[in-house]
Amino acid sequence: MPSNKFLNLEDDKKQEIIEAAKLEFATHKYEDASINKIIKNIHMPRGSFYLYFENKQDLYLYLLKTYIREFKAQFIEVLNQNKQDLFKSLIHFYDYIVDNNNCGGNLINNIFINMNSNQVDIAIPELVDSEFDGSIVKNIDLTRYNIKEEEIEILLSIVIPIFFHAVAISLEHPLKKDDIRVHYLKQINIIKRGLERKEIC
Amino acid sequence: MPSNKFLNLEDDKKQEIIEAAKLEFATHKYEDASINKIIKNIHMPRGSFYLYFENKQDLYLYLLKTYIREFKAQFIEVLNQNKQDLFKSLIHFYDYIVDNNNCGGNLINNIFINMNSNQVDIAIPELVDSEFDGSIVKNIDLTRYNIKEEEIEILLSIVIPIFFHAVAISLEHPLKKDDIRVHYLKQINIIKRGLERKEIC
DNA sequence: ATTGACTTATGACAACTTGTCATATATAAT
DNA sequence: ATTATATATGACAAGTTGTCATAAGTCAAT
Repeated sequence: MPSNKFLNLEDDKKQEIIEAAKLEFATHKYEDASINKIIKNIHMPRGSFYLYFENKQDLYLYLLKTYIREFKAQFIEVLNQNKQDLFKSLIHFYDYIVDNNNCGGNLINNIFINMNSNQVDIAIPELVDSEFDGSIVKNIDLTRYNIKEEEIEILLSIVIPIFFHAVAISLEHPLKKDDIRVHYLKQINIIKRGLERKEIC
Repeated sequence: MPSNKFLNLEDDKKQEIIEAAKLEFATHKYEDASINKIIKNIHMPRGSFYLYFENKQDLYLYLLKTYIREFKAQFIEVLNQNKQDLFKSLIHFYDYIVDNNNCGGNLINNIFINMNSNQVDIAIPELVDSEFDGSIVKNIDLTRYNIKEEEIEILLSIVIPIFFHAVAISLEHPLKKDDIRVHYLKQINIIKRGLERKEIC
């Protein structure tokens, strides 16, 4: 977590740091992103960086959380455009994200590609549990599907990583875009449909 | 991919390198693992390393693939112990892996925790497509569930990352082991059951 | 206004890291 | 034996990170 010394900074200064960090993480994958380059770009003294953040991971997770909050707001909007139908929204939102980020070297691309188990575990609760800026759960019409309210968090923990992964590899391999989309639709459909044998009436 | 110069090495030498690499990756997360330490441990000249591998990622993916092959063999065994029932096997295999790797600092732990979208995309085909050493698909009884043969690859691309993730965070947070298991069982159950409303007969 | 206690800022530094490349050595082929 | 080819080596340049002694502010109390 960034220190209060960072959070209490003037907004201008804070924003400058965030923008420099975004740029570095947008143009390099996590491993190759360099604190050095960030601080040199904006002539921030080395010591100041470590006064504000513990290390690269700390800075990265701060950006990740910020990004996930924006992302959540967008998804809630899509849910409402689709009459709170989760599965329909998952497909529309996928198309929206992929179509609007088809240029290389953007933050969202790297965020999804870098995302490992730990980061998924940070992103999902930020998306699902937090009611700050609205709740995804409350914007899903539960009556459409055979699902209890207490199961919705489980369902989201299944479909969100699938969504992240599909977006990530679609942005990473634009040439395979169409195949990846088909695969994603099939995944969503299997989850919707389920696999247990139904009795024939 | 490791060069032929590596692959053609005497088995002893090769094994020494692999063991040193395993140790480093088992005790450090990917980012912090150091080629330097690996080569110093076994007195391998720096130049030799770069003769054999392109970089750290190249070495890591080689270990990952090797590991995934072992893992696949084990899973096929579990499938056969459970009458080729995929969902039953997913739970039994989860328990087997978690119970047998409860000590900190092992390779499997870090492999699953480090795994990002790119690595998932390397691991899944290695597990699902390759028929080397047996095929997972052919060891699943498709008649048990309402699934067509061409869908099984999609289904595996859903459940395997869920499995990986559950194992990863269970090994990372042993204290939350029980909760994570419950969550995993619920995820598997939702996928099995599906969400579409069934007509009442 | 001066003192002193405390907080925040700074950049030189040590201790690492990686990938390269000129040079040395081994192996095979004529 | 000589040449050609493949493999091995380690010093090096160029980069990285986190720390810490020192400097510079802030601000209440005398």
